[in-house]
Amino acid sequence: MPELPEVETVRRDLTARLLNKKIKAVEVLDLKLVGDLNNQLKGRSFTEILRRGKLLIFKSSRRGFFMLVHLKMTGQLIYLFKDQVSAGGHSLSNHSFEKAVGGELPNKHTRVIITFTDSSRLFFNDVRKFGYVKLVDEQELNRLIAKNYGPEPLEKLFDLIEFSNKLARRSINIKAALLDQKTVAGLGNIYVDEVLFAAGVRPQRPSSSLKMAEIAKIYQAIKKILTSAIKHRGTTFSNYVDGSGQKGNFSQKLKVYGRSKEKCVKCGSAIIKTKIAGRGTHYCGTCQS
DNA sequence: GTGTTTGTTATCAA
DNA sequence: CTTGATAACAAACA
Repeated sequence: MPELPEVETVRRDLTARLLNKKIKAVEVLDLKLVGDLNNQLKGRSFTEILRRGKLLIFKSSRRGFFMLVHLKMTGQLIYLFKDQVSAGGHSLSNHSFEKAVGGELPNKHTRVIITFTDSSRLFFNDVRKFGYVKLVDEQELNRLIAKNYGPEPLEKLFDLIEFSNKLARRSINIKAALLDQKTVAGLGNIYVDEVLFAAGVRPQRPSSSLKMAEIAKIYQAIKKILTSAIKHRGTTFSNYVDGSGQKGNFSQKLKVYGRSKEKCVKCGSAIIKTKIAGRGTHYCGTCQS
C-alpha cells in the first residue's frame, strides 16, 4: 500500500533516472484515461517530478501540462534501462530463469508503457486497477490539490497549532481523522497505526477528546516515522516496489501493523487487531490509551 | 463460496 | 454548505 514514504521513494528514484529524457511513445494497454497520452507526450520530456500526499505529479516540457499518477493500492511505477530485467515482486534468486520469469515486463498487470528515445522504459503496473494516469493542465492541478489535500507533513507549512485546531473540531475518531488527506496529506492505514502507537493514543478516541500533549505527540510521531520510513525506502507489505522494482525495508520496523496477536515491543501484551473507520486497525491495549 | 485486504470517491443522511 | 457513516470499486489470496 503506497503511502507518503513509498511514493516519495518512487519520486526520488524516477527523478534520478528519467528526468529530461525524450519520450518516444506512450502505449496505453488498459486504463480509463483522460486525454490521449501518446499524442500529448510524444517528443516531450518530464522536467520535474513532484509529489502531493500520495499523488505523483510529472511536470512535462509542454508548458502548463502535467501527468498525474496515483498508485492507490497496488500500483507500481518501474523504470528499466534498455534490456534490463526487473527484480521486483518475486523472491530473491540467483537463477536467471526465475529472475526472467518473475521480473519480466510488461506483464499482465501492465497498464501503460512510456518508452524514451534511449530505449529505457517506464512501466505502470496495477493488479487491482484502482490507480490512474492522467493528464491535466495547471488550473486543473491546482484545483485538485486545493480541494483534496491538507499540508505536507514534512514541510514547514505543517503547523502544530493548525493541526490541533483541525482535530479539535472533528467528532470522528482519531484514526479516521488522520486517514483524511485534508487533515494532513500522505498518511494511510499502515502509518496511521504506527503513528498512534508511537504517540500512545488509542485509534478509537474521538479526535476532539485529545489533549494538546497527545496531539503534540502525534504531530512529532508523524514527522519522525515518515522520515524514517523514507530513509528505509518504504514498507513493502504486498505489492509495493520502488522505482527500479525493489522492495522497501521499513516492513521490519513496523511495531503494530501486521503484528496481530504478537507481543508489543514495549510491554509484551498481545497486539490487538480490530476494525476502525472501516479499516484493519492494530494497537496495543496497554501502551495506548 | 466467504471473508479480508485499502485509497479514494460516491452516496446518503442529518 | 458541512460532516459523518458506509458502500463501492477491483482482484488476489487464505
